[in-house]
Amino acid sequence: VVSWNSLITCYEQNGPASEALNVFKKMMGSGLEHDEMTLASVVSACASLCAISEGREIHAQVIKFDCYRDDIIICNALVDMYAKCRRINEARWIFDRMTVRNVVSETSMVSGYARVARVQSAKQLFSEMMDRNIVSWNALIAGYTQNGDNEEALGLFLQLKRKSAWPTHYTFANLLNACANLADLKLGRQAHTHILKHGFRFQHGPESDVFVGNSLIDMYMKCGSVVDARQTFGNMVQRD
RNA sequence: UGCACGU
Repeated sequence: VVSWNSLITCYEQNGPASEALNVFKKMMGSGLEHDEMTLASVVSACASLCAISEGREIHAQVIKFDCYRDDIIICNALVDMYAKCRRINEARWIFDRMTVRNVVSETSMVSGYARVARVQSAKQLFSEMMDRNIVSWNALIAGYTQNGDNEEALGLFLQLKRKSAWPTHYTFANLLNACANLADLKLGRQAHTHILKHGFRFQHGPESDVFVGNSLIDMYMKCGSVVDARQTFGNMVQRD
């Protein structure tokens, strides 16, 4: 079971996620029992594929084996799946009925609300959260930029800094995205300087620099500065 | 061996 689970998780995280579902079907065909780790990964695969009907089948299994009903990770995965498939009301239904919730459940709901343009609901949920980590902040900031509230997104970033939550490359990509949408070159340059000051704090491997670099290029292009974009491109250690 | 955020 551990080998199957590892394989499913690997496909779910590195793609193609559809292969995670295929492996799961094979696993079931081989007469093995799934455990809570299998289901959490498979539900997460359904979420990235928006495979709502497959997801519902797994949901039915979870209800059938009711030992999984109180597994917070499985419930979180289900909430996230419905939220990603824009079934925010179904996500909320599970969320409301969970015996224990944590920052992951709440963050899934925040980004789910943002996805269907219910920014107010996202904001309210965020403000009621018991604890917020950097991922929750990132989710709400992304929600604002996705819905065109770029000033709000920038404001949140400033708040985040005051709260001394440490930004990640997701945070910076969102920040640059807001600058790009505003097409404000001066602001974008400020953001760039700010990011360079934090540069040495990246702890997520060399990958993160590619993400931030791409966002910088995108931002400069949208702000109309090909020169800055080219220079950033030239300075990047890695490109994709 | 399992869940949440950006281009």
